[in-house]
Order: sequence, then structure tokens, then C-alpha cells
Amino acid sequence: MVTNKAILNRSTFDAIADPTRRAILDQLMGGELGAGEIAERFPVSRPAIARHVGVLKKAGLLRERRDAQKRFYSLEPRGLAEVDRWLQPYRLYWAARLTDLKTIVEERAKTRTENPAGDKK
Amino acid sequence: MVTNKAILNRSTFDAIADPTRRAILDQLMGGELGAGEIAERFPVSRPAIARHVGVLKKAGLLRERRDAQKRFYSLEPRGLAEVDRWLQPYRLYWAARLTDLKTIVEERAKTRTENPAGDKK
DNA sequence: TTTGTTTGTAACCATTCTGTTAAATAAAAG
DNA sequence: CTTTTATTTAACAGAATGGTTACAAACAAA
Repeated sequence: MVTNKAILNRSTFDAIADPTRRAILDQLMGGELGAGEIAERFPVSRPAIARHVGVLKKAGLLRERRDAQKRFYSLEPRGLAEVDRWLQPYRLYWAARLTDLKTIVEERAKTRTENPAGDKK
Repeated sequence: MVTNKAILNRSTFDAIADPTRRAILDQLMGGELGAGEIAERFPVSRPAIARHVGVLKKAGLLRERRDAQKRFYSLEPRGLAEVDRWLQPYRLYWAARLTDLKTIVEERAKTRTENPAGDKK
């Protein structure tokens, strides 16, 4: 048994795997939204949205604020930062095209990986 | 017949949602690997790995090279670049909030978007 | 051609999603 | 206290996912 399982928080990747949940995050980029407002923007029932929101919340991708019965949700992007960290080493492969090479350079400096194919700032 | 339902048009996000598939990608960072070599590294059967590889290939995350019966797989990072592009706007969020402020200050010292509750309707 | 090696596909099964409708919870309003 | 508003939770059906074993296909070697 290799048990190469938990490389990092599984729930984050599961959370963003679903297109509806990604769309919810996209909507929240415009700012905080109430639960009903979110549901209105999708062709599925409110309970379905409530559960999607629950998954996102559990994955730490959004924040909840309560006011009376209403619940407002906003982005908590630290969870996505985890995905970003996972992506980081792969970024070396297409690094030449990115405009923001700073983090790549830093990453490469500490982890002496393969060929340092010409990177320039 | 039986409509091979295992491998349909799946998004990149679905492909990387599975921890085994992410681990396969991680293994391939070390360089090209044969199908059998990949399977050896995991506690699941070869057919299971073959299918995971198929999903990754379908998602455009890896490339296949054939030599006799053998098949070698290597990273095709353009697919992950797609994830990176999706992540891009969110990166501004966590960057502006609390992570790696040094980089932020240097890179985009002016765009300190703290975005206060914008209800756009 | 026959045999052995390597790998993918088919069929099957258990488990996990995702969506629905109905009921429950919580707080304000009347 | 009862009703209205806002939202989640419960229960369930149907589809998708991921694992297994058995079989087929492709190719090299004998």
C-alpha cells in the first residue's frame, strides 16, 4: 500500500470540480451576495444551491455573515490559494508565458528541480 | 455497445479533482513514465490506473508516446495552464488580503483592491 | 505461427454526487 | 401568538465515479 492519498485538502479540489460551484464563486467576485440572490442566478432549486454553498463553505472557500434570517456569502480565497500552491511546480512548464514570474523564480531558488529553462524577468 | 461512460468529455477540473490523478501528475513531474511504471506506484489495479490516465489524457493534461506495445506518458502542462487562468482573478483576492504581501507590494502596489460590498444587480 | 509481454476495454458492483420535493428551523412582522 | 419570510436539512431517485476481475488487442520474440 502506497497510500499516496492526502497530498492536500481533498475537499478544495472537489469543491471547484463542479461547474455550478465555480460559477457561484465567480458570482461572488462581484461582492457579497445573499443566499437567495445566489439561487436566483442559477437554474436549480434553492436547496441545491444551499448544498453547493455548504460544500464551498466547508472547503473554506467562502465566508458567511448573518443578519436576521438572511445569510450573506462572500469569497474566502485562502482555500484557492491552496490550489495555487499545488499548481506552483507545474507552472514551471509554461512559465515563459506568464507575466508574473516572481514566485516561480523564488520557488526554483529553493527547490533545485530539473533544468532551469531560461526564465527571465 | 455499452456506451463507454467512463470516459466522457470531462473538464480539467474533474480530472484534477481525484487525488490519484493528481498524484499521477506529480509522478510525471519527474519525467516521462511508462504505463506500468505508473501503476506500480499506486495501490490500485492497472486497469484503474489506465482509466485515470485516460481521463487525464482526455482532459489534455498529458501526452502519450508509443513504442511497440509500451506507452509512455508525460505532462502536457497546457491543460493546467487553463486552471491557472481560471485562478488568476482570485489570486488578486488572497494576495491583496494577507499572503505574501511583499510580492504584492512589488508587483502591484497600486491595485490594493479591498472591494467593499459591491451589490451589483 | 505461436507464445509471452504490455496495456487498454468491458462488465459489474458499491459508493458518492446532484437534483427534487417536503419538512424543519429561525427570526421578523402583524 | 400566529403568520410570513428566508434558508437549511431530510429523504429519496437517478446518474456518475472509482474500484475490481476477466477479456481483448497490439506487438516482439521464438
